[in-house]
Amino acid sequence: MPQNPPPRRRDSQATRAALLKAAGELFAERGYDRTTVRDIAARAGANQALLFRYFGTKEDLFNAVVAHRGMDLLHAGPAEQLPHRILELFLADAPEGSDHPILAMLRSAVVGKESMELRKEMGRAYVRSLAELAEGPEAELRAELVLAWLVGIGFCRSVLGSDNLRAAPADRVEAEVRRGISALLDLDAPVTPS
Amino acid sequence: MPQNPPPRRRDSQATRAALLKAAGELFAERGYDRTTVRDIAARAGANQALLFRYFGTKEDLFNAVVAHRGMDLLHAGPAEQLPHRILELFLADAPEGSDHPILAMLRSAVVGKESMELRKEMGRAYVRSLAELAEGPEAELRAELVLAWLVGIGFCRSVLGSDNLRAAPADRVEAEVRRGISALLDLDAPVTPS
DNA sequence: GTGGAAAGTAAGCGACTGCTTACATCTTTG
DNA sequence: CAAAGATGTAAGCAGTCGCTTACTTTCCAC
Repeated sequence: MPQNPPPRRRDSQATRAALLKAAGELFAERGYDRTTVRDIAARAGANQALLFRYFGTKEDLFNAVVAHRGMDLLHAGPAEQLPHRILELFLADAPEGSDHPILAMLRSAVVGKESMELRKEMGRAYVRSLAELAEGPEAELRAELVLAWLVGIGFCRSVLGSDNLRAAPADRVEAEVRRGISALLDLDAPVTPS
Repeated sequence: MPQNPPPRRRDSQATRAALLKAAGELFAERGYDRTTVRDIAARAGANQALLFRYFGTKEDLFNAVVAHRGMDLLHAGPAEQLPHRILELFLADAPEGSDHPILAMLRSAVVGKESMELRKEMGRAYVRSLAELAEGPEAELRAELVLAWLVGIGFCRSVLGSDNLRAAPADRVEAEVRRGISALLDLDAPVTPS
């Protein structure tokens, strides 16, 4: 079996990863505009110039962050649990997953053409997955409304700091949301709580 | 009847209003961080320094914009039509109302303590109004979920640029949303479309 | 008219931004 | 070992930002 090479003192892959991680955290905490390349490099323990050598541009780095982990949640389980996974991310008290690119996107209105396309692509992927749960000719529209709801919950809680959403237990919120989603997706299913 | 005073050449009130209007438009279009005090002054046809003389700080100006017109929608009609009014604002194709501070807030994650408090205050007012439509002990939580939904729709459509939400006719979207809201608010009312 | 406050202006300060350059140091390979 | 590429670093450039200052112009009460 191929022996692992001795640990490199200089490890471009490791610094690349560190930059990617630091960028993900900071973008999610502060949004794109309020995050500085100097901050990212400092948190990653790397030199500023390397950020540009490896990623080209601040916006390219943002796109790399989004592309790298943006589809995590989508493919982390079956489609019917996707709303649950999204809510779990948004309603978590602990900072686990607080660096998720979805949160970064909620806080960042990046304007570049490429970022815009990447963002729309991600949205389409999520909608396509959610649409599997819906029936009828307007399945995609309904799926998009579900996604909008989840996004709105994340935005109100994380960015606006809504009190009720922070105080209520996560499963209580989820039960309510499930009622609404059922009413939206299953056209004639009975609306039963929990 | 009191004759209007002859049009003043130098009108501090008028320039104040012009600055407020230009700021509202630009904040709503680009968000807080991507809006420059130079841009605001230019669009208002006023000098930069006046902005600081009249409003003190860029963030103070933002707060003034929000406080000035933030409660418009809330008090523009009865509470039971509030969801309709919000959706009307978010789903409008024309740029009418595109300078509304609600849109500005969706695009701006202003960090200052005062802005945060103002934003939360507005959120509470809207939730209080929506909670009148709900029943049961969890009325406020449900109201907040309704608000989150509307906010999410505005965010996905205006900031993320979701395709389905842009393509679908406004009344179609509204009918779907009304179904979900009914399921959320009226605990045992039958779920009837439109 | 005239003095003085109000309204408007031009210029620039200092700090910060994204990004580049020129250079030092390590690691691998022939 | 030596050349060469990969990796890391320090310094700074050019532009922009929010905000201030020193000044001129207009307006109104007397």
